[in-house]
Amino acid sequence: MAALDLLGRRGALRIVWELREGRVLTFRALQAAAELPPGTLNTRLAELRAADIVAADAGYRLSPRGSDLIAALWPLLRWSEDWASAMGDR
Amino acid sequence: MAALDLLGRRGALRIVWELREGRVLTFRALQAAAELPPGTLNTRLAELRAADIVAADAGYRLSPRGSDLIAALWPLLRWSEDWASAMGDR
DNA sequence: GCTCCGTGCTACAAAATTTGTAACATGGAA
DNA sequence: TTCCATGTTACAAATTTTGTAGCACGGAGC
Repeated sequence: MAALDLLGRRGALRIVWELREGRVLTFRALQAAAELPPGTLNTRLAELRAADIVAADAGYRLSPRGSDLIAALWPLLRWSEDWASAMGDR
Repeated sequence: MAALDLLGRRGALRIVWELREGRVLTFRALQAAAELPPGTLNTRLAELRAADIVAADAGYRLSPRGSDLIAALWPLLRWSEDWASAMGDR
């Protein structure tokens, strides 16, 4: 489960999420969107780039493999919406 | 994305994974399976129980909502297998 | 009764990670 | 050359995690 280990690090899923649907963000825009300090963002981006999930090319964007990841995340995101509304009801 | 924040904490996804398919594990068995020290496991279990993902009932098991989560995780797990074999090829 | 296990869980100091803020260096535009 | 936005690094403080040890409880067997 090496991939889950990587994605379980602080901010990793959030970064991928912010780059969904072909979005291209600068380092600073990504920092603001993902609410991460630059040190953590930089560490995480290095890991995600080494894992071929994120590509740096005139800003940061998802690699093809990263796009596959987003697709695989949709059910989880839908679950988390259900979870949020269920938790809100209490 | 409060749910993703919770699931992004160290060991959280791993704990859910170890409880897949109706498995019921003791605290110590879960500790060994998820490879977590007791302090971290305890913190994480408290969070997962508060989130109604894990239930403590003669051992630890997934709640119904936790089972939904596992179902939503399958595409991600399949992606991570693909990722692992692709990464191994380099 | 008492002892022996296995249980969930806590204590605590050391190690690792994250945070927040500041700044650096580079490159393009004005 | 001045300005501005970029990616990135520095560094100390705060937080989290780790590893190990042990506690308190409950049941089984004697």
